[in-house]
Amino acid sequence: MGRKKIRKIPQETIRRMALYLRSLKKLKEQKFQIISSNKITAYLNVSPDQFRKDLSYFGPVGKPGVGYRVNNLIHHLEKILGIDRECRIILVGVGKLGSALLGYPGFLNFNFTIVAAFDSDKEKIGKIIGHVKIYDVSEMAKIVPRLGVQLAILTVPAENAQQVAEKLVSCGIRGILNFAPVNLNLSQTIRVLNVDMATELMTLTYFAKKILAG
Amino acid sequence: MGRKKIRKIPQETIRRMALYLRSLKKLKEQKFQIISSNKITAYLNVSPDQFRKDLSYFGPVGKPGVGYRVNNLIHHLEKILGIDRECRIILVGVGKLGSALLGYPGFLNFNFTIVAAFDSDKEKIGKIIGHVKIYDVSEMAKIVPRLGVQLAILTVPAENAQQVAEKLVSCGIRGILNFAPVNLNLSQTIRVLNVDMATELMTLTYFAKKILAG
DNA sequence: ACGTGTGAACCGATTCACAGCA
DNA sequence: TGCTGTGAATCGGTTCACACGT
Repeated sequence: MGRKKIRKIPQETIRRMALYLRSLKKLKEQKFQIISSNKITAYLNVSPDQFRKDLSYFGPVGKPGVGYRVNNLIHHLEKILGIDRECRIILVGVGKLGSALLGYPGFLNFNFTIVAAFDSDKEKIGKIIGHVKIYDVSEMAKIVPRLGVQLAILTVPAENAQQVAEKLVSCGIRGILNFAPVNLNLSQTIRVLNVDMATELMTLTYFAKKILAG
Repeated sequence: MGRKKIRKIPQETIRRMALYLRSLKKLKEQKFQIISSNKITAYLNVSPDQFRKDLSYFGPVGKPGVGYRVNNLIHHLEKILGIDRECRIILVGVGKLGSALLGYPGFLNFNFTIVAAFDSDKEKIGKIIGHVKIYDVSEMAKIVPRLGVQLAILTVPAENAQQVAEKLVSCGIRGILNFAPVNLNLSQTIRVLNVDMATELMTLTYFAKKILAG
């Protein structure tokens, strides 16, 4: 339980941890048992130094002169990230994107389960998409606290996003993966990660041009 | 044309530029004509200083004591980002997520148009989703160069992503928005932005926990 | 000798503070 | 006075270099 040293851990370190975990699971499938920082980062655009530094925030886990036991490291990372047991999430906004995500299989590999979806369209309520039942948004306050869910995926139209997000917070949600193209203004204690396709494309356009220009 | 000073511009600055642009378009709809760095950043989790610093990389554009002309600034940012004229993109992999993106309306606001989609499933080829026609991946080499496209959205299964990405590069694609949960290894001259839902959720889980723990 | 773990040095990004213009 | 633009100072993250365990 005791945190070794009180050091601030960069957000990028956490993001990379998730990346390492993804790679390790693949390496495990390929029957690797022991791996070095060099090997694991070879295809990751991350330096071995960076990898070891990232791990060092949470204390030693490898064997000097040997490397890391793959199973060990997977478990270690899962524990750090908090996904060593089932993580229940909800999704709000069952439009095209929301529906697609309800059927996304990649979540399961990492212990994530979407346990309920919400929408305001009466047509959709009661239906099941990808094993997930759709409820009326107005029932969120009743249902969400019961489910013991901490995270929500937000795929509602931009104009409703702020309002729905506030409602989610009042239901006890602590983290939001926001696909709506607006900046959510919520308490600092709520973590928001934004995924905005248009923004990403603009960034890409800039760099694609720049490389061309030299 | 002449770049004012040769300074390195942080990637985060570019990402924020896209954010500013999104906000400005909303402010324009609300009939704002002049705006200060304070006003525009009020709801963006960005400091006014940061905003002005970001802009400063590309030379003066506001009026001291007054602020920024909204129209002016929009045009300025569009030019910087390279989206002041139509940007044609393609999408590869018309699964659930790919289909959802083909119908995503948010792209048009920023001059992005998906001009073609590709898949290997014979069932899908020839169909039209959201005004976009689906072609056989094997025709990419023929079609893509003709279209004059620089960017691609990659929504194929993880196991095909690397191979398809390489093909895209050989067709002249310079930037890839990658939704497949793998790290693509391509020439350094190709820009890749990864969007991995599972990774994002893991990061969220960590921080949601951490806040709780204090 | 090999590979991890980590303090120290370095580098880049953010924040500060203020000069200058409307 | 109000607000921009920007060099200077600060802060934080990455890289380096090496001590230590195997």
